Amino acid sequence: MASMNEVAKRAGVSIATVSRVLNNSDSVNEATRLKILKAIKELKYQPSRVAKRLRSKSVSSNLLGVLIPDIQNPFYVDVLRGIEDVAYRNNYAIIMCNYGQDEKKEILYLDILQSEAIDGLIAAPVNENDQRLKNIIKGGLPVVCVDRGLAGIDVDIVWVNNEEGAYSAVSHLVKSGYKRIAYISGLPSIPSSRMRENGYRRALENAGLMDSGLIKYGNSSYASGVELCAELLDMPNPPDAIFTGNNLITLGALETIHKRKKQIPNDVAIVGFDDMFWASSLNPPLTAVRQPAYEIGKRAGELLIQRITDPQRPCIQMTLNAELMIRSSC
Amino acid sequence: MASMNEVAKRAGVSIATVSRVLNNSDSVNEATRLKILKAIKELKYQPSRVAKRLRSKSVSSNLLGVLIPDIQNPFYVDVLRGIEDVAYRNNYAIIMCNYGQDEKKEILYLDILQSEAIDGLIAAPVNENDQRLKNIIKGGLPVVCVDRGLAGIDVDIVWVNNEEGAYSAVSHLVKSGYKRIAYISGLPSIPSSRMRENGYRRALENAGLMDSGLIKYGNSSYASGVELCAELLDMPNPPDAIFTGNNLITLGALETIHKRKKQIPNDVAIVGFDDMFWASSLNPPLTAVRQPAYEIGKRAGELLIQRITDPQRPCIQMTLNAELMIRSSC
DNA sequence: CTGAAAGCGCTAACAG
DNA sequence: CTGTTAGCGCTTTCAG
Repeated sequence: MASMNEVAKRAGVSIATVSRVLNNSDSVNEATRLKILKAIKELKYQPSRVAKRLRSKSVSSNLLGVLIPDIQNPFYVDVLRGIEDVAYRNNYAIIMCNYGQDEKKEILYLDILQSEAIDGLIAAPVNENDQRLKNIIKGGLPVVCVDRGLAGIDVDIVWVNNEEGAYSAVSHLVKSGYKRIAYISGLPSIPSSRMRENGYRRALENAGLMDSGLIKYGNSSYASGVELCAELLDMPNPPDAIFTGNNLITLGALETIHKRKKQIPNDVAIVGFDDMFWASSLNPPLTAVRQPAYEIGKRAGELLIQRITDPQRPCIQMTLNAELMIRSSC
Repeated sequence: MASMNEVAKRAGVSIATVSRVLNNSDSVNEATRLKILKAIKELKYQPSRVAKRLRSKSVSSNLLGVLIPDIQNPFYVDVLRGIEDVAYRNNYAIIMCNYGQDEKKEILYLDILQSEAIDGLIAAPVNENDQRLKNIIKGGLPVVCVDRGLAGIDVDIVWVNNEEGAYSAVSHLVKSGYKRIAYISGLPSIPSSRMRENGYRRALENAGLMDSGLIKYGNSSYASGVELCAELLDMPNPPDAIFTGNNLITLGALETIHKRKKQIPNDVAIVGFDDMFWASSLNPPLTAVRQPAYEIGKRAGELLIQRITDPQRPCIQMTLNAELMIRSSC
């Protein structure tokens, strides 16, 4: 890998001039410019992003960090795609950190990310009190949160209206005549789990159908969906419908329901939070609350790049709408 | 962010000594060691991975590149999880590049990755003649390929026996009595697409059932699954079974079949390459060839770290077994 | 318009 | 056992 020095030598100029044409910062004599360009081509010179990053925190080093809880969740995959598209268009690379809901891992990754001198970070923190992340924000790193906010600190956020989404889903269940509607929650420490529970409660209270015994708390995973759905079906007086708190829980619950040969929606109806692009190929086609995941990622990416450019811009919280996709599981 | 200099100053030693305790390279007097450790703690010092990387290509900078064609494909997500687990355990961070089957994007990402001075790369190249990647390997960067190999160059590879996997799937179809078995292929430029086609052909030729008119070539995407399946069903003499070339194609084909209210497997049977953890919740539960994707990623990660440690180690090609998961779609 | 030189944070000889 | 010093490849004053 040729360095700037070699280019300079070959072109018979100083490295400063090479740097200038590379960043077309100052004006350079056209003839020398051409000479340099020629040398660059001949040497197949590629600038080192590392040296650039080390040299100047002031200039953009073109590296973004993404910190997400669960890469296996299709929702985050779509968010990631959105971020990645924006990053690519702006010549940013992405360091992707998947902490698997594990706080220790999150901390390590946050350290690494800082240590890599990233320009900005898009994160879905473990919980809203994430002290590490708050400190990083206070330290001046541009950060935008997705899907999950942070308490007591001003930060850009992109998420959906979780409560409304849940409310519309559960209301749909109520309107369809279901009486014993259960909720399989994700990790209660995640704000969105609680927001969704609020929507669920509001819908049921309005209908006079609320029964706290029908709420199960899990850890947002496929396994917890499998397990908690089984607990629900094992009740002496099982629910006639289930509202599942996320993607993975839905898939897990489906697994259990099918294993027991229960009919959906006749034996038990189901509506899930989070749509999947193949939801209409599930058995039966799944009614679900669709979060515009790709859009969330895209917006977050745009906000982050804006903030990198202009750190003074006031924080904004962007709430996108979740939409109920009615298919045939309830 | 405190630097080594500040730590040295605070501890009243030289930066060299700080570096020594940090890397416990040379022996350091216990008392000074403690002083330094104290200073590090007080200053919340974090070493800069960037400076380290710039300084010495000889020492590990703890950054791995991952270059994959399609993050939306659950197969690659699982591969990524496997890589990530190994990386995490070895204190490596990952730069994730998703080129979306777009060769231009792949080239840009390859440039960026080199420019970031990564220690090693795990890649699933666009095609087996990927010149850019070959040059990088020749340049001495440790690389291991997953899922797709590279022609005419010695490189570590981890993949499955695609031909055998396809053969077993199609043979199962034959044994079940299907006569007109179609294949929706992914991008023919991808070696695995062709290997799978070979398995398909071999199974059908053995049974005297081969009909080239029943092969459709697409681009490995969900959309191509939707579209090519429709073409197949629109034929005057449509197939009674379909073998789909990957995950996304399967999901797309399912979409089309359901939209047309065809019954699976009565109207048309389907068996897919690539299993998904929720495959038993599909309508109907999908029979599929399961690639051990997580395992592939894990092995690739291990091989890469080995190679970084010992660049002289002879290349190895690791072929894992694909397994037919029989459920009820055929 | 161009070059010299300082320095980003760190490692690795080389002396002492 | 510890300090000095020379860079890694680049940007950025400051002079010419």
